[in-house]
Amino acid sequence: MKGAKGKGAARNSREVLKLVDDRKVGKRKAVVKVDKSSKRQAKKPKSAKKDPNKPKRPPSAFFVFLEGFRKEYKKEHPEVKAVSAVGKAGGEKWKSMSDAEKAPYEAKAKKRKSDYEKLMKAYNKKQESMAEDGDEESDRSKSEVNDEDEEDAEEGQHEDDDDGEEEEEEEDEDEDEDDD
DNA sequence: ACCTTGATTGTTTAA
DNA sequence: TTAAACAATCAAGGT
Repeated sequence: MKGAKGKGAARNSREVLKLVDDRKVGKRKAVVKVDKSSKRQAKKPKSAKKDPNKPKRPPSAFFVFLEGFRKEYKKEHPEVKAVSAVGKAGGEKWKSMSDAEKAPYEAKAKKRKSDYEKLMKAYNKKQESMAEDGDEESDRSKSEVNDEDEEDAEEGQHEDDDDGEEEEEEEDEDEDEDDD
């Protein structure tokens, strides 16, 4: 995936614009390192360590859809073992689906993201504890560190929006479609 | 590596 | 310095 950038990297600027318009863009870190590069192109140093404890990225709506689609596709095409075939077929169908159809998957993806953020919070906490401080105070009684903290998915999801239903279905096709 | 889209992050540029 | 535009990475699935 890191090596294949020239394929999916070409995104329409208009698409991004719409995304930016919908989401809040100014919530990132915006480090701005100003490299002496001529144009825009400066990959990160890639010094990320492989931490098995670090939670993976949450699946997007499309991936959530794929999870079920793969199973179905496999059932329909048990002889096809190439993942690429399922990817193509899934992508095609995904494009064919309407926003209303994607809605449940997006809702699921949203929940997944919430869990991911929670896991990351715990993960960061652990990392913080792991960090050894050369300068330590005399207080050491709180050096207790939980090993399995990330897996601790307690009940207590925050349902701010109307969605978040796992067992309840909801027919909501009130979205305004914008065809061009 | 293949193959898909989405989401997020990172970098560069304009004001 | 900040917002905006763009670029790149990465998530799963089986061989």
